[in-house]
Amino acid sequence: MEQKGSSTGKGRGRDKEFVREITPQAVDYSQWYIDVVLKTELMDYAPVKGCMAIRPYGYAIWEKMQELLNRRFKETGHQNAYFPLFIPQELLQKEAEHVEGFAPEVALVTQGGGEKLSEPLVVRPTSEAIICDFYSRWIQSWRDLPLLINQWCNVVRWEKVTRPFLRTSEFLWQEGHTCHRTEEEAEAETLKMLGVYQDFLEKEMAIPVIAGRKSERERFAGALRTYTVEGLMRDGRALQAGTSHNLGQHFARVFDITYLDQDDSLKHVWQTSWGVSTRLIGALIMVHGDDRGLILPPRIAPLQAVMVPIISRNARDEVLAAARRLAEMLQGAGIRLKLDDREGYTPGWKFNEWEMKGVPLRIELGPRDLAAEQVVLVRRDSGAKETVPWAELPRRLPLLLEELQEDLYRRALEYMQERTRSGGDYDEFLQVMERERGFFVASWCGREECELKAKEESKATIRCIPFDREMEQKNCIVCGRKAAEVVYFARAY
RNA sequence: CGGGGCGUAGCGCAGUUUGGUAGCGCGCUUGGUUCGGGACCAAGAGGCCGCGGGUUCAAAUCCCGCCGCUCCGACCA
Repeated sequence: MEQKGSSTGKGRGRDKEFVREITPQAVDYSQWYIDVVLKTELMDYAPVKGCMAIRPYGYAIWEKMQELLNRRFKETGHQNAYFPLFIPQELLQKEAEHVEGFAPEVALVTQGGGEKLSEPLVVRPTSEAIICDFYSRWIQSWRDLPLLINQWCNVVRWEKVTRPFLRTSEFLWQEGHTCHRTEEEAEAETLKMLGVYQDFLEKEMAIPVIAGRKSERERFAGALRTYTVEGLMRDGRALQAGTSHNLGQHFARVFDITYLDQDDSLKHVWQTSWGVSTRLIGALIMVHGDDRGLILPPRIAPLQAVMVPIISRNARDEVLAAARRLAEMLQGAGIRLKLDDREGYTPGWKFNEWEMKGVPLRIELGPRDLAAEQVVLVRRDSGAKETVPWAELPRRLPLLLEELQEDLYRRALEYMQERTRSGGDYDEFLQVMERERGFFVASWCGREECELKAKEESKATIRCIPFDREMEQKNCIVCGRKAAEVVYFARAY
């Protein structure tokens, strides 16, 4: 791990206790992750396996994501709507490949009101089926197109192995479902929304991603083509951060979604669907976090700064009054700032608490600062301190937050680049996947046989076929035949 | 679904080998002194010992069954 154990970081004895609270990444990355989500109060386990409560601090992050994504969805012409939780089983079964893909993990309701239902209801694992059923009635004319709708909802997938945020039986997400007149328009929409995800991830979440197409094997059940953005976590494993599907006319045909075109002929629509989920909270944790806990990028952080007053017997009221005045002023200037004026906790305790929770900036105000009309600013990511006069704060704070945001992105990008190998033969590929992991860029013949062989022997899968990467080698890394594509391999969550 | 680990106070654990009616640290409550990197003192509150059955005068402890969590492997956002 790049981040050193906190016990060696600053040479303070107290850090030992800290290590006991959150398992260091280098000791056990999975345990570190669990410790972080529980101790920072992002979630709590539910009595039902694979389910969880998203606690206020975690939900605040989700709300921030929703806000920033909604803005983008609306800018690209989409409207929000809501569709039902229950899907008649018969509807889900219409698209053969779709049902095959999802049947193993659906929850089925067979009873209601104390009586056996005449037809079982599926709890939506995704909403293509129910939405297509509506769309077949809503769309009549070419004038009804394009239809651009998104919904925010929960979905249920009966997963065998679960992990908070990354893979839960129930999760929150958004799913966009659009209909278009032409294949080209649908393809353009699919790629546009993938671009929206990439932009959101990189600009707001400070998470660099590789964008590309999924291999045939990894394609969404029922889709023509699936596109993806893939991030790299700090343990070298990849995470599918968002997907965008060109559904072609597969669903339109079985659900009979047709429109009368200008040339007086009846045509099937071309569809897309795309989604991101609360899994992104997991990505946020794993891309930026360190041994002390979360590090939240300022644009997505529910709290961008926390002000800790340091009071002493003789300067108590004065310090608190100045802190309140400053806090109000900065909140008024649009900074998401909390004044932590709780009594009974020492400043050191508060420092550690907010560091663990990943608040990007800390503002200290004590008797010495009061006299000099200044504060001490401390960055969560680097620990760097600076003193800033009160009058400068409204200017300095936004700048510093922006710098921090950029630094987090740059740090994550550098990590991803360092952990992206290209070239090398199959043996080297196997070794990399066994040891340091990360991305391995290689040429591939395009045959599923090789994809499966690589997976079996390395546990790595083809994460995506990137849009903008030149093929460096002429032959498939697995079989040595003439290569058709360049692909990113990685072990994935 | 296969393999390992763990279920005792909110959290972390001891107690289980050898049965005798539950303890420690942190946290929590109240009062006081403190406050520039996890403060201190005092007094308190808090337990179906995962669930069900069995053995026994007596079970956290022994036996049988089940459930849950977690980690590692095959599927998914």
